[in-house]
Amino acid sequence: MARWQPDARGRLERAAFELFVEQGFAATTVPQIAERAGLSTRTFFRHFADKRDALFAEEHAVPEQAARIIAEAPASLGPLQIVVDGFDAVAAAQFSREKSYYIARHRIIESDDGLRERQLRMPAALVEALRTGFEKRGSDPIDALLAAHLTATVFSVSIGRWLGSPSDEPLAALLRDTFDRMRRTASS
Amino acid sequence: MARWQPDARGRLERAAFELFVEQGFAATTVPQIAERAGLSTRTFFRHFADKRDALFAEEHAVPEQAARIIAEAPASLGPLQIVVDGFDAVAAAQFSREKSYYIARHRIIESDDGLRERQLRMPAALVEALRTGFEKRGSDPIDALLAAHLTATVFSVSIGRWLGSPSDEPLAALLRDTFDRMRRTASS
DNA sequence: ATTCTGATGTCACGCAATGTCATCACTCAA
DNA sequence: TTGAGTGATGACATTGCGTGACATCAGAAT
Repeated sequence: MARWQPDARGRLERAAFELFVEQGFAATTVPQIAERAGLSTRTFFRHFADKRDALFAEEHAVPEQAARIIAEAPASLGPLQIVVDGFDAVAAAQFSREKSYYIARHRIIESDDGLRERQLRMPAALVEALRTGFEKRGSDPIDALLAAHLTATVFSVSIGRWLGSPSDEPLAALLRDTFDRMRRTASS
Repeated sequence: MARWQPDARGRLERAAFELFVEQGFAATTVPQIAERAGLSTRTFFRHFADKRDALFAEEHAVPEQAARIIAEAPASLGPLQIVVDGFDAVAAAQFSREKSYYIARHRIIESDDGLRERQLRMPAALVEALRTGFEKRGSDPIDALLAAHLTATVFSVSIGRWLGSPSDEPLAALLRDTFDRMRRTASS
């Protein structure tokens, strides 16, 4: 028999999410999270840099997948052509839970300034991953950075539309539509 | 005679900047900043929400000026036409100090994760200000949001180019050049 | 002269976050 | 079989952030 219950990190994540829903983010203390997960406060900080991080445990996957898609794309494609084709895969892989989960999570984030700020790190990391990927394919550095920003914009705006839309329009469709509108806006 | 020395907030800003340069951000404590400014620790937190904020005291001016420019623009212009015309004014008003100051500040920010994250709030606030301004002029909400993102992208990329360029190319020229390249990238 | 206002100081406190050392199960090699 | 090594956790102490509550005092308002 194992000395410790398995999946300490997952237990901390779930305990944190539950408590944030029940009491709000600000009113929840790290000792409370650790206690619900059956672990010590110190152990929480071994898995997460700070209290907010428990809500952002999965975000690293988005830039990682983006980098993979770019690296594996045919050399003939330009930056924006790659990402359009990759949207479906990202939408499927990164938003596989029930939509209600992402809505609840979004509500928590919007309730706290620190969380809103923390949320900005994912798009920034995505830009950096995309920029690096495009540069490795030979893009001019500034063009690579701009293409990365445009892509991250489409991504962020689409997620916002998806979370805000009462209908259950699939994220992949919103990504394509937002991409088209971005292009039209840029050339207007 | 005044009871207190004037410009408490400015003294705190300058003391913080000096200490960040001398010792680094992480090694500087709020009591140290307050002591150098001749004020109490409590007073520091009356002027700034946290230690990082002392480095971002002026950032609110960018979104504010952007909102003003949009509100005062001729009704005949589209979102992106407005901002291109406004770049010069923003560059002149918001980056009026010696370039070495912005470089030193940039070096401090890059040295700390918390500051890097904090820095993301300005572009986010700029997007929000632009989006609101465009919407008030009758733009479709999503088009307004996209135009706001594109504008903020041009702004962020241009500042990055300006800070990183050894030559002293004027920021306004970089803004225009980045804007043109963004358009070309979007339609590629 | 009295009241009001606004900025500051003083004190106390909870909590975040980190360093350090101990603990204990599990692994693997001798 | 045993003993050293490994890795995750617990226990404890500490520092500094950030806030609430109340007092203080100059100048403005009336």
